[in-house]
Amino acid sequence: MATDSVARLEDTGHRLTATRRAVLDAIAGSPRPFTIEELSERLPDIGRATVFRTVKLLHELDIVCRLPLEDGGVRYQRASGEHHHHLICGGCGAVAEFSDPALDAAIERNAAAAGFALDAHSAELYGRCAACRG
Amino acid sequence: MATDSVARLEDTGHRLTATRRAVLDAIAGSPRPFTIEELSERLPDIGRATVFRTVKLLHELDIVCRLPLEDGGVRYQRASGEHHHHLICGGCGAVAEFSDPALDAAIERNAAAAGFALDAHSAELYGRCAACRG
DNA sequence: GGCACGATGATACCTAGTGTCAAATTCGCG
DNA sequence: CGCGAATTTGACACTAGGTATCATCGTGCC
Repeated sequence: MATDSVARLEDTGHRLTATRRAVLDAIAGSPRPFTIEELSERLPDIGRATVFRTVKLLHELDIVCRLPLEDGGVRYQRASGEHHHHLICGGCGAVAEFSDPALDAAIERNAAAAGFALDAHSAELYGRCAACRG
Repeated sequence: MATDSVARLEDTGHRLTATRRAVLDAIAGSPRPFTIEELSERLPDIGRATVFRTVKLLHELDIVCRLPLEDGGVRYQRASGEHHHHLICGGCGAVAEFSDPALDAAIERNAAAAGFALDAHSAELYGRCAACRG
């Protein structure tokens, strides 16, 4: 599990410690997007600060992605690796990913029109998934 | 200044207090997006909790809008009222607004394709404004 | 195996924001 | 105008989420 994550850690000059392995396993075993607090509870032998540091590192390496929620909170999820956007269900918390060249093109176009050199963008959609619409 | 904001406050059953007027004036006098902390410093006679409460209220009334920054921080800005998205300059902090039916259409289309009923969405673009690209 | 350096845990701290509650203000009404 | 109910305020304590410090520990390399 997560052999590519392990490789990415090593390739970027980071050490593969038992702690990081445990965090990766816990993330791999997360069926739903998780908060740091939840992850930390599942890893009682690992310090809270380390869990924060590790997830931050994994985020920098694109191994996890950050989900900004509608209420200002944040959850994390294993990253698929590809550039994508999120559809977040306010009912069950499920997250669907999608990518759409037309959407990215619209974003690029608007940045160019305003004279901006684009570094990054985020687009999050909030709603109710098919199962949660009664 | 901000007569429409005053009207919106009153129309929604909120009281127009000296404190709220002072906060509105401080916001109107902000040339750049501001943090609550900055606003609070400019209003030393107003309690910090009140500044938070007031900005939250103004946000609910669409008098100010929230700018999620790339680093996770948040700033606020007078709202233009229209639905729009933001271009945020990482150099000088300037914010440009734009709206684009094509972008919104792409968002709707993707939500529909995934079976989501859309409640809200956010799209923030991060980059460098024309002046900051040297 | 031994060493240098990165990683860890404990802890203290920080920033952004909220809950509480008594005191002060506003606004509608007479 | 003046009064009273209801809203708002400020001070304060507190929370959640996250970071800095630093001595100790574990990895990876030779």
